[in-house]
Amino acid sequence: MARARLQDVAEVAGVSMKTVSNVVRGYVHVSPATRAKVQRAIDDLDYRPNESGRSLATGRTGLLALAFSDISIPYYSELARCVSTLARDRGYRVLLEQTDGTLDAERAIVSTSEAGLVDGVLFQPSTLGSSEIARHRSDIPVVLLGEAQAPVSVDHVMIDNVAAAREVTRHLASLGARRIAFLGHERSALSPTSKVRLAGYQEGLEAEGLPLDMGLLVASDAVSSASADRAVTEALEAGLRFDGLVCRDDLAAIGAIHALGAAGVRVPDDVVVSGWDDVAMASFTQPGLTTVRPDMAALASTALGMLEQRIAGFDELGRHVLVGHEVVYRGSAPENLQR
Amino acid sequence: MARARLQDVAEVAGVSMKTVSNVVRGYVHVSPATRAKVQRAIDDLDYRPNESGRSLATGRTGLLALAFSDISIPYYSELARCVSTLARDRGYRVLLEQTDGTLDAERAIVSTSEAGLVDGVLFQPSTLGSSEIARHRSDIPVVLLGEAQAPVSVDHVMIDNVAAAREVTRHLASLGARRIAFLGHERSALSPTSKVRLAGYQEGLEAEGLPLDMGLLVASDAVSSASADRAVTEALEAGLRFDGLVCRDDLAAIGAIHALGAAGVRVPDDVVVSGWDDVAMASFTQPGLTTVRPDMAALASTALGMLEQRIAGFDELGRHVLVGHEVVYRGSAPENLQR
DNA sequence: CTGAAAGCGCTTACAG
DNA sequence: CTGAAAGCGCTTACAG
Repeated sequence: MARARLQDVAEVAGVSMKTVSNVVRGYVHVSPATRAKVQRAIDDLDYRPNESGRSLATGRTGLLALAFSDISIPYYSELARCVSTLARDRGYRVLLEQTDGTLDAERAIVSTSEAGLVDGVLFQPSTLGSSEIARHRSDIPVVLLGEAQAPVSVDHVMIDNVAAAREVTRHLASLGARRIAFLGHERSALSPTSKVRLAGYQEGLEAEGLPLDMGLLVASDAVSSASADRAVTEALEAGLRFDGLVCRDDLAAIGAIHALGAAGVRVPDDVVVSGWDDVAMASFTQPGLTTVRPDMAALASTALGMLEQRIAGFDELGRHVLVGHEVVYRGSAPENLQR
Repeated sequence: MARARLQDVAEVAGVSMKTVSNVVRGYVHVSPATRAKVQRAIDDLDYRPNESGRSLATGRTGLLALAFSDISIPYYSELARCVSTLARDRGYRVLLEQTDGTLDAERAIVSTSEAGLVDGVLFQPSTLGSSEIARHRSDIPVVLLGEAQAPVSVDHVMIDNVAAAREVTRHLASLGARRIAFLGHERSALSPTSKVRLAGYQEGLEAEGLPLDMGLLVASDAVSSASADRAVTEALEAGLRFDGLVCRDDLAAIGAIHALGAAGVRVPDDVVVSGWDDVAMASFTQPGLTTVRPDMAALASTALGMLEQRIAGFDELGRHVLVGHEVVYRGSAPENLQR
C-alpha cells in the first residue's frame, strides 16, 4: 500500500488539505468535531507527514550539523551528547560531520556544495584559518566552537584557554615543580588549540619566574593517548627530565601517566601532571587527573542559542563569548602537596 | 541577494532546466560546449542545488539515522566514527539519535512520526523487545545492531556474545581463578546485552566445572565506570571475595580496576579481570585490559551493506549475521600467568 | 543530445 | 473557522 499523503487524509475526512495541515501541526483554531474527524482519517490511513515536502515548503529542515574532527575523541563525544540533547529540546536534530581535521573536509563544512540540508552549523575547526572561515557561505548560519581564531563576522564560543593554561601551569609550579614540560601539541603546523594553551603555559612560567625552555615542549603525532604515550617514552629515553607536565588534553595526560608509570616515574611524587577537558576517564587514571573542566553545558547552550538567533534572521556582527571553566583537582596534581 | 534556483541557471545559460540538472548531477551525455556554458552560469550565480527539492523529487534524502542510547559511551562513539566514515563512502550522512536507553525513545525510533527524513535506520536497542520491534513501520528500512533479540523479519548484525563470554570466563579459569564474579549488569530488568553475556559466563563456569554462585553477580546502576567502581567497592566492603572478574563492558572493567586498586587488591595477582569492547582506553588502564574485541569494521560495513540493499528494495526475511571477535590479552588477565 | 511539463508532498497567503 | 490554488526547487518520463 502506498504511503498516504495529506491529500488522501483530506479526501477521507472530507475536508481541505489546509484543515488537515492545521490538525497535523497542532494549530488551535480547529473545531473539536473537525479535529476528531481528521484524526480518525490520519489513524485509519496511518498517515505521517513527509519531511521533505514540509522542508521544501517552509525552507527549514530542523537539522543542525555538528562538525569537528573525530567523534571518537572523548571530548567531542561528550560535546555531541550535550549538543544533541539540548538541540532536541529546541526541536532540532543533529547531523554528524567528521572532518578528521583535514583542510579539505573543513573547507567543505563552510562552503557546502548543497543548500537546504541543514538550518545551521556548529563547527569546531581544527586547522582552518580565520580568513577562510570568513569567506564562508553567508546564507547558512554558523557558530564556531573552540580555540580557532574566529572572524569578526562569525559567532564564536570558547573558554579562556590562555587563562586556564596559565592557571594550571602556575598550580604545578605552586606544588614545587621547576621544570614544567608541555605535552601534546602538533609536531608541525600548530593547531589553534595548541597555540593558545602554549601561550598560557608560557605566561604561567613567566608569572612564576621560570624560564621557557623549548626543550621541554614535547609534541605528539596525533590527538591520542597512544601517541602521547610514545612521545613521553621517547622523551624520557632521550634523557629529558621534568617535574611538572601540562598536557594539551586529557588523552595526552592519560598517555603520559601510562608512560611515566612504565618508566618508573611516580605521579605526583616525581612529576605533577595536569590534563584538559575533564573527560569521564579523568577520574579513573591512577592517580586521578587534575584537569581543566570547561563549562560544557554553558558552551553548548550558548552556541545553540546564538545559532537559533541566526536562523531566525539575526544578522549583526559576530558575537564572541567566553564561557567558564574551572580546574578540577585530583591526585596527579593535588590542591596541596607535601613533597 | 536571493539564492539562485535551477531555473535561474537555466535562464542565464539559455538552456532548459533538464540540461542544468544533467550537468549538476554529472550526467555524461551533455556536449562539452553546453556543459561549459551551464557551469559558467552556475559559478556566476553561485548556485547550489537545494536538497529539499531534490529529496522531494527523488524520494531519497541520503540520510541514515544511527540510533543508540548514548554517544558519550566510548563503544558507541567509536561505532559512530566507524559508521559515519563508511556511510560517507557510500554517499550517506549520519543523523545522530540518542535514546538514553528509555523505552519511549526507543519506541520512537521504530515508529517514527514522520516520513521522508532518513532513508534508513541503524538501531542498537537497549531495552526494546523483539515483538515491539517487529511491529515497526515496515516502510522505512531498519538494520539492528547488538545483542537485542531481533524479530525474524528484521536484519540484524552482532557478534557471538555467548561464545565470547564463555571464552573469557574460561580464560580466567585457566589462569587459576576459582571464584569468578560477573560485573556490570543491570540491577533489575536485564538488558539483552547483559543476558547473553551472563549466559556465556555461566556456560564458561560449567565448562570449567565451577559452580554458579549468584552471590558473585555484581550489578551496576548504570553503564559507567563510576557506577562499576561503586558497585565493586561496596561488594568488597560487604565481604565479597573473588579471584576473577568478567566485566560486561570496558567501562565496568575500568571502574573495577580502579576500585580494586583503591582496596589494595592487586590485578592480576589477586584478581584477573576481563572487559568487553576493546575501547581505546583499554590499553591505558594499569594494568592494561584483557578484553573482547568485536570486529567493528565488519559489523558496521555488514550493517550498512544490508541497509543499502533494503533501501534499494530488498524485501525478504531478515538476515541475521554474526561477525567475528577476538580476545585481546593484556596485563589484567595475561595469556599466561605464573601465580 | 535537449525541451516543455507534470509531479514529488507539503505550507501559506488570499478569500470567504 | 475552512477552501481552492499557488508555490517551494528539484527530477523525470515523454517527446522530439
